[in-house]
Amino acid sequence: MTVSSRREQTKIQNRETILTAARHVFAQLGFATATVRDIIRATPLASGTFYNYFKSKEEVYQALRDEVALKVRPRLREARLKAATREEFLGASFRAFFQFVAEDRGQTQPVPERFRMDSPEVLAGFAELREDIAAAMARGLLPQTDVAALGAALTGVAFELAERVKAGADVEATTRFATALFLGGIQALPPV
Amino acid sequence: MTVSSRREQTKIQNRETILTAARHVFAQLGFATATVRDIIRATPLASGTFYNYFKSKEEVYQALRDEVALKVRPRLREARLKAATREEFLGASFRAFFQFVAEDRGQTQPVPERFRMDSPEVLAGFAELREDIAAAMARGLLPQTDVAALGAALTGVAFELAERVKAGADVEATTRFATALFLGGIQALPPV
Amino acid sequence: MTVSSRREQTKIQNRETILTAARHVFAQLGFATATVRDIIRATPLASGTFYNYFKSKEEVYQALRDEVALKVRPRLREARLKAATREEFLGASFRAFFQFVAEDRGQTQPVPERFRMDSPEVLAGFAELREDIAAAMARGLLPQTDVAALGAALTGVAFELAERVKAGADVEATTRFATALFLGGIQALPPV
Amino acid sequence: MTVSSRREQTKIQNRETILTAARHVFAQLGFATATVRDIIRATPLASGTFYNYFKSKEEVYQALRDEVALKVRPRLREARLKAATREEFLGASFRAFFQFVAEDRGQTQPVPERFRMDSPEVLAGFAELREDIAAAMARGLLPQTDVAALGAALTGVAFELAERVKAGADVEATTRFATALFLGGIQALPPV
DNA sequence: TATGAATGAGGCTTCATTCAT
DNA sequence: AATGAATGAAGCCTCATTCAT
Repeated sequence: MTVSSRREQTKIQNRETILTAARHVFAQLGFATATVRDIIRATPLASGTFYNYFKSKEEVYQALRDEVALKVRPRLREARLKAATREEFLGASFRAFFQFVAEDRGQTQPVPERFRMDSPEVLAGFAELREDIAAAMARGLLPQTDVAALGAALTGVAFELAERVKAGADVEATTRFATALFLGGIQALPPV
Repeated sequence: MTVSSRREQTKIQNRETILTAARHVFAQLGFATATVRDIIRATPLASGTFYNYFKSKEEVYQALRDEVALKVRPRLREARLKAATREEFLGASFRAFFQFVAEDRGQTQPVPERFRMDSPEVLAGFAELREDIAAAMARGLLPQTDVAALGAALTGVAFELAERVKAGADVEATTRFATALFLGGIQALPPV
Repeated sequence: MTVSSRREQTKIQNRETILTAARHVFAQLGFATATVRDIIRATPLASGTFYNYFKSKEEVYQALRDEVALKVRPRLREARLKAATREEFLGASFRAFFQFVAEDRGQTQPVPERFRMDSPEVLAGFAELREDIAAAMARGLLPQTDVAALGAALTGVAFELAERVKAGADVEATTRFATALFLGGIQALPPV
Repeated sequence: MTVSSRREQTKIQNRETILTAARHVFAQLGFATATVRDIIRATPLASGTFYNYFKSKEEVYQALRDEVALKVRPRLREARLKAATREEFLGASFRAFFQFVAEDRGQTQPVPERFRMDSPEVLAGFAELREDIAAAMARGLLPQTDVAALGAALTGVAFELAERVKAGADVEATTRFATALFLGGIQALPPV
């Protein structure tokens, strides 16, 4: 192992240390309230070191969002591409998303404020969704309609129900609910 | 006009001055970034005066949300109560909401960050929605299903499509889209 | 009763209201921490009204000290003037002082900080003590010694033992202790 | 001199700079009136730097008191422990105290307000006095009497006469005066 | 590269005081 | 004379960031 590769190791480790600390700090204080100092304090590193890795807390936040997006996006994409039926397209997508949220559950404990900052990586995820919708329409899996509006509707339902999943709702039941809604409207929703 | 009413006038005016300034500041900087000082600076008033009216920027924000909620809630409630059919229940609600958003359009210009702080007034609005859904189920207007989940789905779609309305989307088309989705699912969505 | 005398009444009452409030506030917060606002808040009066009576919290404090000094000084003076023996001179003085402190006990609850601001009235009290000491020396009641130093010693012992009286020590025992000390030194102090 | 010691130097120096500035500020304005800003302004340092060393003006004050107490306490203790006679016990103690005050003279110029904040270090000094008194009683050096009361009396006389020393009174004369008082009461006081 | 003390801008808030009513 | 909202100076303190070591 060369000297430089050891340095590389430390660098990667420090970066990870900061990100992990930030995850906890954001979870506890919320993004708005958290400060760079809070993150540094949650770290064994010196304040100056932080700035070798990130320029601001926004940058850290983006890195975290990107990390998340990079984890979910492939899952979602895969679910959507493999789908042979409309039900699969929707069901697998919702399931993948809610499952991810459930795994994360507890880590990011809910803060009174709901906040969403759309980093490029996240926006790319939304774009990807629209692409896949368009592709599915082309394949005849979805009816021809306003792609962006449909994307927005899916996103809205997904995020809002995700809050319920975070609060403990069952992944499968929530998936069934969302899928049924998009397949057949209110009428098709599972009776209580 | 009595002597005392002159003073009262000023007080009401100052409060309004602060709220208006805050509306602009929040719109431009986002809630997280904005500071009490920013609000004060956007005002001809002295710094101390701010604190005669509000204890913090959170309190101003709540006042703004409440103002909004107080304006929309009656409209939504009326729309839902007057509804004789399922289509009316959904359509009138969405229309009322999107119309309100369209009116507000330009005032609260969109910020990269999406932020939601749930003041009591706002939470009451959501509770009201769930009540009305339950009532509509009892009347047979809506099928028996998970009230909270349905409420969340409606809310999610409404807020997400509202972003599109803010960005210029047509109120009627958006209303038709959302209504069709809830009435018959994807299948029923209007073709492009 | 004429209109003007009614006004006079109110004025005296308001002044008293402020002084009483100040007494409580100083007792609870200590002089340094207390603010004019605190005093006003402890009053049914408006902030502007305060300034019709006092220019600052210092002025209120002085008024209180003076009130106190005006109550104790005559007692002390009388005790000292009536004294026929050295023992009486000392004993009656200490007793008068400790009794006064004991009466006040509980009202002015102790604050961590010990603070003494010498208003003219208080300083006059000290001067009076020195005068009386000089007179007593002339009368042969006290031996010829440094008047100011003796005054200081008496004052020091009186104030320091007063703290103990405030904390619950017995007035008579404390009086005996102080008197014995000045009459015969350590040797004469009461055995435990 | 190592690299790290240079930094250490600066830190010690800065701390001292702040303490010195505080000493002057407290002397000029009194503790109650002085503000953290006043102290900072009396310093070439930045405002934030102050807070790297002390959390509040109270903390600075304690540090000053402690510095003083740490300087006087050993002197006083030694004087009391070495005492072979009652006269030595008293005389040496008073002398040590008044000498210290005289050395300090001019630095801490007297303020109208007399203020005492009892830090742990100072309280420990008083406790030490009581211990030594008790020990001296055991040794037969002092008569058996109320230890705390005697301690208070000594303290009272010492502090009150110290004011006179600060104002220029002679250390030896003041020591003789105080010692004589405690040895034999008023009667034993030196004639003028 | 890592460190961590120094910096000073700038946030928050309270306060004493004024003054129109 | 009483009121109480408005004022803005000034206190407090934290923060992001720099930079010498």
